[in-house]
Amino acid sequence: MPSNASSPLPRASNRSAVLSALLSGAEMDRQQLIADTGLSRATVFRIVDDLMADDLVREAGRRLREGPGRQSTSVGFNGSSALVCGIDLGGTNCRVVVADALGRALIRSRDATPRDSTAAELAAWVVGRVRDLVAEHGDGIPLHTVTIGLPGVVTGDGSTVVNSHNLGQIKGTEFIETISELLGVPTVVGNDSNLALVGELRYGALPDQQTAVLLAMGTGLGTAVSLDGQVLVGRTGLLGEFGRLPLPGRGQRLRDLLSGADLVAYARSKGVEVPKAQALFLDPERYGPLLEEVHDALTHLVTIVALAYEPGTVVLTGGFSESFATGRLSEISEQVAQTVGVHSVVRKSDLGDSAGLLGAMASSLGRLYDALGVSATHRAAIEVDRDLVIERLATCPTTSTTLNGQQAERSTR
Amino acid sequence: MPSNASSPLPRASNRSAVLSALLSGAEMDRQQLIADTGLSRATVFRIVDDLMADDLVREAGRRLREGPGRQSTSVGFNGSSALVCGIDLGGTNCRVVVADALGRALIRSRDATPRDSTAAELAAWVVGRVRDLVAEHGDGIPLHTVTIGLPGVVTGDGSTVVNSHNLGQIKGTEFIETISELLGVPTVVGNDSNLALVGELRYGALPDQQTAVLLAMGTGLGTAVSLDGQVLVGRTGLLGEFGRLPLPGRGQRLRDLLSGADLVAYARSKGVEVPKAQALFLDPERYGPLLEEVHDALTHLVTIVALAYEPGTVVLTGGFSESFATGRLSEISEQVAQTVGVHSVVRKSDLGDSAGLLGAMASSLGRLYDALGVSATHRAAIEVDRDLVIERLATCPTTSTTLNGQQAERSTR
DNA sequence: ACAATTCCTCTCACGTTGAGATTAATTGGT
DNA sequence: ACCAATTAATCTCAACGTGAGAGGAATTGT
Repeated sequence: MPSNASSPLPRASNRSAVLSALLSGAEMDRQQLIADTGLSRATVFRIVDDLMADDLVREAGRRLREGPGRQSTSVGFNGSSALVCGIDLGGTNCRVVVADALGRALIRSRDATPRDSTAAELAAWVVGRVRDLVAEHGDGIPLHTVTIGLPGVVTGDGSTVVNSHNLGQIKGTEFIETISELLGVPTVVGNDSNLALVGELRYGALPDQQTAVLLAMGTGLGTAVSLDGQVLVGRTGLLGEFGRLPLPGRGQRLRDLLSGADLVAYARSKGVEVPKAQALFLDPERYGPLLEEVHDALTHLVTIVALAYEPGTVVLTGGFSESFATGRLSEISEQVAQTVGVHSVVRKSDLGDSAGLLGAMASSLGRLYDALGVSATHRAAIEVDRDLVIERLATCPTTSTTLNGQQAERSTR
Repeated sequence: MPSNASSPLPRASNRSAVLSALLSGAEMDRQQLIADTGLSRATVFRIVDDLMADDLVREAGRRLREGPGRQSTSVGFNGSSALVCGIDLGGTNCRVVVADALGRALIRSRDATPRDSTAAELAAWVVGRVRDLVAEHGDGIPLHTVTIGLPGVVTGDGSTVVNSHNLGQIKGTEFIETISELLGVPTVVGNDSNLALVGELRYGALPDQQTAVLLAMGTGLGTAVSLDGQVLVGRTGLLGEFGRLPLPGRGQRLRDLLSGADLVAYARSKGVEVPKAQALFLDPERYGPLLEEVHDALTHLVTIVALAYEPGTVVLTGGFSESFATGRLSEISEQVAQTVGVHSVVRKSDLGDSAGLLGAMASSLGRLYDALGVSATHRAAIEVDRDLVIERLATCPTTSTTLNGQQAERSTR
């Protein structure tokens, strides 16, 4: 069944190896490349020449070395060869980041999502934001691809929105196709929780901890799973959505106790009136029994995901997650280990609400690298400077538009 | 980081492609191979020559073709180039199958497991059974590898038994290493449920339905999960062991209601005395409430695995599973679809208790093919004749020893 | 200025592949 | 029985990418 000639294959593989070493963003010696890739001198020189001819790699400064002999000239990947865009399209806010080919954020924006617009209007608005950002700081570099994270069920190929609670109008393929056509670049969507997990894996503190579960506890309850670095998507995007799980013998589902909106409703049904779910945590004396129910529900959820995936870490994100005491999370972890024998660390996210945006960007980068011919194996081996990426995102210029269309620009910090 | 030269690589890849086509067991034209692999004539002829020099491929009869011109000679993979062995070591019975390199069973055995033996004694006994079978029908063909499926928690690399309820003496690595050394061939162990799922995937009726969950409901409750054809193992082998999951608000775990041994105990705690779990199903009038609890527990379990993995099919195996009415299983499937939106077919196994044995054999075959240099991609593309494999297993000579060492041979059917 | 050292470029042999030419085998017609 | 036609198998050769080594270029220390 597989039908491919194989003579040009090795070349591609070696090129992929060299790119993989350079895409970390570090400038390095050709000698270093020879050592890293295990290829022969001639091959490395030839491939670097090819890459320079394509303007994907540029010579950098001389490498200072003590002792006699000719100095080597470093080469580095040309970050300005392409742009990628990541978008976190939430129910209330929409964040956009445009980064160079090395994942260094150039500019970002944060606006209120015009959630009452039609699909076409929303698409046009998103396109406008992306165009503005690219025009301002793009320096004429071509935009390569866009990834949009949004709350809702998304098919595995990222082409269709099956369902979205907060943004019902984008259901189907119209929204995505419109954006893709207007911008003229491939555009894919992804579930926001899944992309947040991608962000945590790539740029968060999950060091070589490639099997992890993310629980996004905000207005709703989102989940994402990664096994050996691969984020699972399932056929219809429902994989891991344990919020829908009914608690046996009761009328509730898991999310009724673990998402902001549903918990308020549940409290009311118990005769307890609170404006926000977080308020429950501020007065533990008064809401003790209810809080115990919430903790039990979280324990049960962690037990299930621990058995389902054996994750090294369970990461909590979302506004609702911040209410949990760190000590209580350790207790949950301990209890799960005792009950079912799986040891998973339960802790809060360290990327916070940037995880989704970074994940969308990382997803776009992945497709860019794929287009450059970097093999999946080599792509996984790219070591990024996490701190640098986060720092760049925090300090890059930020724009935002008010709802009546006026634009304000400010520089963060 | 990856350091490999790449000049001999394409050759290996092309060889892998040719092998992949031939390992289906079908004899075919070289012309057919050229069409299937997309390689050039010269390459295919050269590779087939190499394989014939290694005696991995042999010429078969002429290919009859109408019309003028020279007739082509078919070639076929030489099944007699190596033997593989699969073992299903259960708490009560031990089944062994020895098959040729094409997965065609040559001989098998079924004996009572000497479960009171020490690890060393049990290892020696297993070695004896394998040696007997190989000596009887092996024709001097070298045995390549052995896979042992057993009830218990096994590490992902198949080298260590972490825990085994029925066969506590084989904990650790001693049992496996002893067998490996005595036989002189690599030996790995696997969880019996996981291997049963491998069997169902490879030889059962899961047509291109590569995402599936297997629930082994016998004395205990075992589970196995495959995502896109890959059976998940997790770090410690606990992945998917939902039998350990406590039912919230109750004292039971899931397996207390879904495994034979535990259900009898649970019934007793409710004041109901039954000798076997199956007895409950024979008198639905009398045990109605208890049966409803069992069905609810199964529904809950299916709901969890549906959300956890989005399987196309949930396969039930084990003696306990046979008690469920097919109609009731459809209801469960329907109910899960309505509750959480995931459509998974729930049905009983069609391989029955042979799934584990076939899975162990398939696992051994996989390692043999790996040793032959077949790439993972090509290995997945091998199309086996499922019916033929099952037929061969059913009709091959079968031996069995009684407990006092006398040997009886009989031919099935 | 010269040697020593290191980086870079150039040349060439090797192995593998695919395309075409050539030979072998088979059929049908005269 | 012989010969064309046709198809399978083999042979020959150029192309390509690679690694190893030779030689040139750049830099430092004496």
